[in-house]
Amino acid sequence: MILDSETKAVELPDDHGTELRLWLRLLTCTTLIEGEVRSRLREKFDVTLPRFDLMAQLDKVSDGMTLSDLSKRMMVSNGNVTGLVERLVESGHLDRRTSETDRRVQFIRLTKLGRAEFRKMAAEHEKWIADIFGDLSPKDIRELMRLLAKAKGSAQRSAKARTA
Amino acid sequence: MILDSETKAVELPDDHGTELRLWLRLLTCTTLIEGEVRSRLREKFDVTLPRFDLMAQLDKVSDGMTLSDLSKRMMVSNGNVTGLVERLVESGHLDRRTSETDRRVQFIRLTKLGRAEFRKMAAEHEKWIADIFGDLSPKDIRELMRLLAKAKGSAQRSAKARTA
DNA sequence: TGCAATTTCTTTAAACTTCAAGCAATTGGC
DNA sequence: GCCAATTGCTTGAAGTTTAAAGAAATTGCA
Repeated sequence: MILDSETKAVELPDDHGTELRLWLRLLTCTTLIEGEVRSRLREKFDVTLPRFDLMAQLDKVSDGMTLSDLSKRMMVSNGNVTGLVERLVESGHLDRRTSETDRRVQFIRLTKLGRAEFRKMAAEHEKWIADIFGDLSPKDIRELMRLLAKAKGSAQRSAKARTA
Repeated sequence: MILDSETKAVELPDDHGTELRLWLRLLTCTTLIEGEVRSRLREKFDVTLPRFDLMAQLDKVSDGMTLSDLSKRMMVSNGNVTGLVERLVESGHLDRRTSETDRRVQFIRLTKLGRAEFRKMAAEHEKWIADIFGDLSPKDIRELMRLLAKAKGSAQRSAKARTA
């Protein structure tokens, strides 16, 4: 243990252990929950998590969304979305329509079937999440929301600085 | 807005919106950081995140680990680890040795090369993480650690209840 | 207008991932 | 000892994911 002149514990100048442990805990937590949600979606609805996530994005809007929008919101690559959408159109959950003003653009929508199935899944999903976080008090949740917002901002700042 | 008899805002009995928003924020945060780490690992070391994660597990021990151990610690499937290890043995980063007491078991170790390369990457990685969380105060970090531990416990409780 | 830059999307290859099935080896109860 | 159950790992199929390259369309600027 290193002590400063007033006999208080201090960190080594380059010790970033606490941040690393925080990151590992964040990752563990997310992986755990994600795995749980993935299992339940497969088990109860025979749907994969990526498909559910994509439909969740589309359910937020009534008039459709482009592939690029989806890609940005889901934080996955463009090509990834292309394949996912293709399979969901194939299964009758989505609907694609080429823009009339820009022929590169495709507007993607949930079909009636897609929206109905998604709503059913989403209702269950919300209950699962509530149960998964069931031990947290409202205050815990507020605090976590606040701190995660701060962490997100910090990460964005760092990412931006690297790319710049 | 719904008010109770003492004119205090209350939630609908089945409104789990706050938990859902918390989950989405947690996921966004993790995805963002994971993507950033992935990019940097590829850019600076031309290594993938799963390979780095696997080596990180092995670096913690001196005498090797079985595939099952790796699978549990990384929270990924058994088959997944089989493939990852195969490629890392191929590239000379890992070393496999069959157990003498149980011929099903393989002990996996970092080779000298593997450990050296990992240590170099890990040092950089730790700095990246410190920068990514750079806007958080020590108190923020402590609080996040605490709340995430609580969330993890809650998720484990929920997962266990489902499987039971 | 002309055309370089940008944007949108698709395609490809390689890697990663899960799940389920299967094989080989060990264990535990009888 | 016998053998059913379990454990450790691999395999195969389907799907997800990224990165990189490319095709098609639009935009913006000289």
